[in-house]
Amino acid sequence: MGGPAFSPLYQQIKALITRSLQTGEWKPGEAIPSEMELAARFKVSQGTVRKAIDELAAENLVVRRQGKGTFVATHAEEKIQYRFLRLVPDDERAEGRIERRILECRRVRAPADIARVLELKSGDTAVQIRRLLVFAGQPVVFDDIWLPGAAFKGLTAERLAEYRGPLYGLFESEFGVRMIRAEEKIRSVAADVSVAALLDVPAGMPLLSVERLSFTYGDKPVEVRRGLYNTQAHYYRNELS
Amino acid sequence: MGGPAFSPLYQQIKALITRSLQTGEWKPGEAIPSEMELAARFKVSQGTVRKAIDELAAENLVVRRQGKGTFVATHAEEKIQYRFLRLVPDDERAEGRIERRILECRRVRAPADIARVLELKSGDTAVQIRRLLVFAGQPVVFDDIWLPGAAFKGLTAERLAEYRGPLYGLFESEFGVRMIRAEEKIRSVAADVSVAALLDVPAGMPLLSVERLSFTYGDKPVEVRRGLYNTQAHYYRNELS
DNA sequence: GAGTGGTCTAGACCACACT
DNA sequence: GTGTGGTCTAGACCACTCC
Repeated sequence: MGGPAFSPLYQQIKALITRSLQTGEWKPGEAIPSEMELAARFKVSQGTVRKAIDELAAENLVVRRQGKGTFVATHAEEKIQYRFLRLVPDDERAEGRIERRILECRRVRAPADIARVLELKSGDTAVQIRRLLVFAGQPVVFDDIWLPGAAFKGLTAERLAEYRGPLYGLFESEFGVRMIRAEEKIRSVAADVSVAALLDVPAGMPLLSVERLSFTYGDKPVEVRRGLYNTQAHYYRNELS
Repeated sequence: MGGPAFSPLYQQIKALITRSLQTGEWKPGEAIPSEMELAARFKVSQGTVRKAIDELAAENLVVRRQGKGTFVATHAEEKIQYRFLRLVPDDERAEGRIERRILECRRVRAPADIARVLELKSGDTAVQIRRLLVFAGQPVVFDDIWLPGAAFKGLTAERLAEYRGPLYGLFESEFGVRMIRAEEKIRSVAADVSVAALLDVPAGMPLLSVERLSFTYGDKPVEVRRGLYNTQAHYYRNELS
């Protein structure tokens, strides 16, 4: 091993694997080396590698598939699409496809509050995206999204409109930014006139305000997303344990 | 082992330990036998017991403490109080104690919708509790709580008023009902006149509606809780991963 | 020092997927 | 069959808590 070390071996291995994920040695969707190979590379037993990977799997950084291998998690997979979207239709049969409508995509000086949480220097540029999520023809979510401009050069409304699937899939494949985890602050607010028009509801209608801060490797914040959800026919689902 | 078995050994061990938790062989807050003892009892290796306990710890059914033992999780502990309450003050310094005000506690025929989700027979009695949670003098949460009457005989407003600490602590110590996990459906709604008065807000104010269904061992539903949260100075916090 | 959970190893065998 | 992850074992040693 050789590195300085005051933590359990498997935690060091986990950190090494995480680093390889971060640097892109293995790309999203690809298989990482087998447990035996990694054990040989790091000169530890297979059991130690296994425990490291167990934790990475628990954190959704990798996905194990028996008989096939261990794969780098991705937001682009059909099955786990919209991993972070907790909105569920009341009528569960009405699953339906989600349509995305880009309203705006522009590069601007980051406002102070955005700059602070994204850890930008004052004057740095940010990308602002406004969009609607439309379920079965009804606009249900209005999102106001902020990204650091430096990491998302070349992101335009056209690119967004072309892309099929969740934004996080695009961020991952086109900009190499993988969203790992997020924190949400949820409140109840009244729709103002402009949002009411976009969501096709009366002004003053109670909406769910979902302010999300998303992080990539190393707990680096890379997205602020302010969502307003119409919860007349959908609800935000949460599990407590 | 001897028992019928088509699942991994450690899953069977986990089920056996869960059963002992359920029957009350070890009470909340107490230590369960050491890994070595359990391994001897079940005639498996310590590693297998360890893996079973690992999962129980991940599900918050037990808590491991190095050098001391493994303990049955409890809602009554000071440190983890209000484990299921996700409401956080905007001003993090204003942590403060939470005051509970019982408004009502009565036994009634379970309404059809409650009976259905609690899996009661039509005509079975239910306990209904209405209460406020007061943060720093301000009422912030109104809860309308429903419990199956059979499991909560002797639950009165007086007992509730006397008890210090979270309801789930009382349910656990007085009625032997441990809440293991819960599902919440969250929406944004307008305050009606009566709730507005209780929460000291104008009628029509947007409130967070949190409908919780709580489960005990064996995924048995044992509580419906309809909460209305004033999110002017607090927010509902969630972690996505 | 004795007892507990936590780490690490090495080896055996099982379940599953591809070919 | 070969290779992958998944299970199970047995034993050694470490870290922490309490006496």
